[in-house]
Amino acid sequence: MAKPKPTGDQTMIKKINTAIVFDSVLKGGPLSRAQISEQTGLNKATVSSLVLDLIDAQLVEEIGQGESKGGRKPVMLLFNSHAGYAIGIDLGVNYIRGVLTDLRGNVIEERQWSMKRPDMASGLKQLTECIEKLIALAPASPYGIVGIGIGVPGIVDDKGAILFAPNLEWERIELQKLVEEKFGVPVTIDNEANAGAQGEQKYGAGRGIPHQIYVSVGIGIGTGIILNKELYKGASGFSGELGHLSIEYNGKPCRCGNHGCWELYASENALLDRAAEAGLEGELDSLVAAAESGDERAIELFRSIGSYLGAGIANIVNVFNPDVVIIGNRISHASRWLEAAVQEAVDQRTLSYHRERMRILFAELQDRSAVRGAAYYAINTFLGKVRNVG
Amino acid sequence: MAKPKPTGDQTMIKKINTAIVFDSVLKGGPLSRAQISEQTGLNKATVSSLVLDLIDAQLVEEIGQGESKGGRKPVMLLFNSHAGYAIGIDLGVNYIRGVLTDLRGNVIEERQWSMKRPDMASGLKQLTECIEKLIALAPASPYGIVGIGIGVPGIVDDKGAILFAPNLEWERIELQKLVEEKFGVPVTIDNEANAGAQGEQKYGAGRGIPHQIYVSVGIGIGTGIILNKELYKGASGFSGELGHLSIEYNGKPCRCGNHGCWELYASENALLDRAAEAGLEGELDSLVAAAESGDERAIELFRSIGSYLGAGIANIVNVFNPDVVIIGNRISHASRWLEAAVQEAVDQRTLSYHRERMRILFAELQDRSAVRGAAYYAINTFLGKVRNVG
DNA sequence: TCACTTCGTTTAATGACTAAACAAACCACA
DNA sequence: TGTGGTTTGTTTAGTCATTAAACGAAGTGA
Repeated sequence: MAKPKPTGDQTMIKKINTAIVFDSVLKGGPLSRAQISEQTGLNKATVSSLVLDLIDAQLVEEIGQGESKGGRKPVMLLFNSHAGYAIGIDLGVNYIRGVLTDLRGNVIEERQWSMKRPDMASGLKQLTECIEKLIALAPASPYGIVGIGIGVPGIVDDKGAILFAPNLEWERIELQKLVEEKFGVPVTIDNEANAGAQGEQKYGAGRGIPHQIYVSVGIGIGTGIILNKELYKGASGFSGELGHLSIEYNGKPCRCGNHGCWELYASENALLDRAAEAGLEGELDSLVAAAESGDERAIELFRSIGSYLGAGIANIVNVFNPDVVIIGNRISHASRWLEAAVQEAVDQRTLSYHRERMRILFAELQDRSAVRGAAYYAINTFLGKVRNVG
Repeated sequence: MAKPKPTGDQTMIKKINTAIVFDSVLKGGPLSRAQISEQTGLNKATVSSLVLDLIDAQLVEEIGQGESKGGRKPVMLLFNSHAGYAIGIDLGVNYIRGVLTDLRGNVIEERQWSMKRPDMASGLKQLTECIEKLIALAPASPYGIVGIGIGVPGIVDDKGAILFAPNLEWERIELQKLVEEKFGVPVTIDNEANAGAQGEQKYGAGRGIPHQIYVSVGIGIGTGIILNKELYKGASGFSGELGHLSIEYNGKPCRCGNHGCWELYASENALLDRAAEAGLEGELDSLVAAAESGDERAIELFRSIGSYLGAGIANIVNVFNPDVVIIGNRISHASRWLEAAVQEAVDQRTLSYHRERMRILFAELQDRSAVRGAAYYAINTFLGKVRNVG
């Protein structure tokens, strides 16, 4: 971990160019050496040499000849997405969801377990067991399991320690270190909302969109902020507590100390509380069912929650001026009943400059945004290393 | 403006290393070649060669010998901050303030003019006259005037056109293009709050602090957001309309369409409105004077405004988790009467994780943050070019 | 079959960097 | 005053990644 100051030398050039070649194969599908040379501006000789290294590293494969364009047939190159496998975990309050993916993020296996008493000792034990099961499912490959990503319902510091997870009742636990020591591969821990944002950014509704805000509406409200295609984290390594953005100066007091926090008005909890007040019993899914069957009280309730949701989103839009806002997590099941009210509130409450560009979407991956995002962390860490060693 | 894709080659290495050497001289004060070699990790021979180029370009000077450390005396090198000069303009609603600075941002000359009728034609004429006067004050130098930066009270797009300046009544004017054509040097236009944020980041209270939010409290509230030492601009190139963050769900309607916008409660305008209601006549400065002389009503008024100011800042802190929040522009004259109330509101309303690190400051440059920041834009553009041509 | 393409490799040259040797300048102590 | 040991900055010789150009291999189409 020495950091001997990066200066420009030949090694650096090679790294840079290897990364360029690698990325163009990664994103540009099957390509010939000649095409890579054309696209990147690198000389044919250079490309040949770098491709050779990548083939030696088993990161790129020759998949046979392509169509001739009037001369010798090209040899097509493809990223070897089975050079290794990644594991993504969504650690919920009462469940663990896990996926095994290839290096493109395609899901190879998916499993879900319920978790009864999430006290730390037994929860941790169950977590490692789940990871072991997923590892056992991975096919043989040159790099094996390249990493593990875990999304947790709480605040995480930049060293992957859980600082505060109110609903899980885990606190001050160095999860990254523990799991890394257990499995001997790089582990990334992040907040569930950040993981979800990543998932949607890479594989879901936010694909390729630079500025994206992901709003995870579950028991509370969490947010993942992606600026310039990168997750934004604040000064101390965690931010995005937009659930505690106050929307009411003298509103309900919140355990965070503030008054009128957004999540007191627009979360799943808020929905259920208000449902109980209105004499509607049941969980989110039964309320959706009620709305489906034409229950006016349920429909009105969703509309009201949607308005509050929209008011908070309007604030976010005025602050960040994003390209899209993606509403995710369990609430996305009710998208049909929220959509209009959310859109209306946002339209009323945002500056026209912002409104013109911005779109509101619901999570494409539904409640799988976070697992997929978690797996992506692992993949990204691995590919980042590849790009720097090439 | 061709963009032939940047690949790694020898030219790139040289640029990178030249920039490294240049920056170390820029920031490290007088340095010898040997010291630069030590600090950067570059070979002594390389440093010598690159320094020669920089001396040829008149960007670096040999300023004579330094103290011996037991052997041959070193030749000290210094950034030639008089290789060129920059102009910064703060275009206010009823004034124009301008500075001429050297390449370190030191103010060489400062002028202020009042502006009567800020209609577009005459305002523009006066603006160019002011710039001409400042240019005339610049000493002879190798690069001459390297650029002009202008902060304006309105929304600016990424091409330097003013989209909307409600208080100035200028609209849809391509200011950057006009001024560039007139003077033939690079011109940067930005919002007054962004410029102020830059000014404080480089020369004021926020020196060297990565995540900084600058809150410009004047007629309205504007904000400049600096993340990772860089100004953040949203998707369409302008963001930071935090003045229109709503802090009251069903609050006063705002011309922006939203309800309960922060600036309706915490701006200079809000202060004056409330003062009038309370029977206190006069401007900001006379209210400050009243408070100084012990007028309870004035003191209480500042306290109330401070609370609202703090509530909005708390929201910002929960969102961005910055290292510092800097309160600037005219309101900083009243810092003494606002400070306690602001701090109290922030303490009450932020998550403890954020509060630990974060500090609230008042602008060190007072109402000069924006001019200085504007000049910095020009310097930065110039130095950026230098670093890339080296 | 022949002329013309296209693909990918080989070859020789360029240029930026580095380690090591070197010359110049200086200090300190006898 | 002289001499050994330092420090500074330049010179020299060598390494390595890229590139342009030449080239062989492989294919198309008339």
